[in-house]
Amino acid sequence: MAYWLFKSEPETWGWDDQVAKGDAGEEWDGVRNYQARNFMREMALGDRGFFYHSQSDKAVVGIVEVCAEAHPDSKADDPRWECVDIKAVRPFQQPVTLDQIKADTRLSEMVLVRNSRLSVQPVTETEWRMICAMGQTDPD
DNA sequence: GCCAACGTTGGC
DNA sequence: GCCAACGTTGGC
Repeated sequence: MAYWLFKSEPETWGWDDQVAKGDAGEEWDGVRNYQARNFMREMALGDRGFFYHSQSDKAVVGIVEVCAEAHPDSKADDPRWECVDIKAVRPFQQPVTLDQIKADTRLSEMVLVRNSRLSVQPVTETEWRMICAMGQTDPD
């Protein structure tokens, strides 16, 4: 199983919106960046991801699961844009902020730190476990 | 609100 | 195919 990170502005689409969709999940639509799209193409059913709030929050706030593999983005007028569906699994007991992540040198290689603008990114298993621990949240 | 980083577009 | 111009994102 692979691990990922999904970034969203909470004012546009936040964790609460994601939770409201329940197990049916929701398309992770709106990605118009090839790198991010390509990562979504690599995702498999059951892969896990962090749900990250950018801008005002700048924190990992929950865990999501891929519940549909890449398919055309229903909101795009161009079929080259694809996306997966994700559903909320559980919230973080304690959100893990970008400051905390940056403060830990073991996480300095994270894409979140190195390329802050990429909205969909891979996370290593080590990073996954470390951040779950920081958030006092079950990683599985 | 500013600006750095980055991606995309379009003229040549 | 290069590169300048421009737009967007997101941290500060």
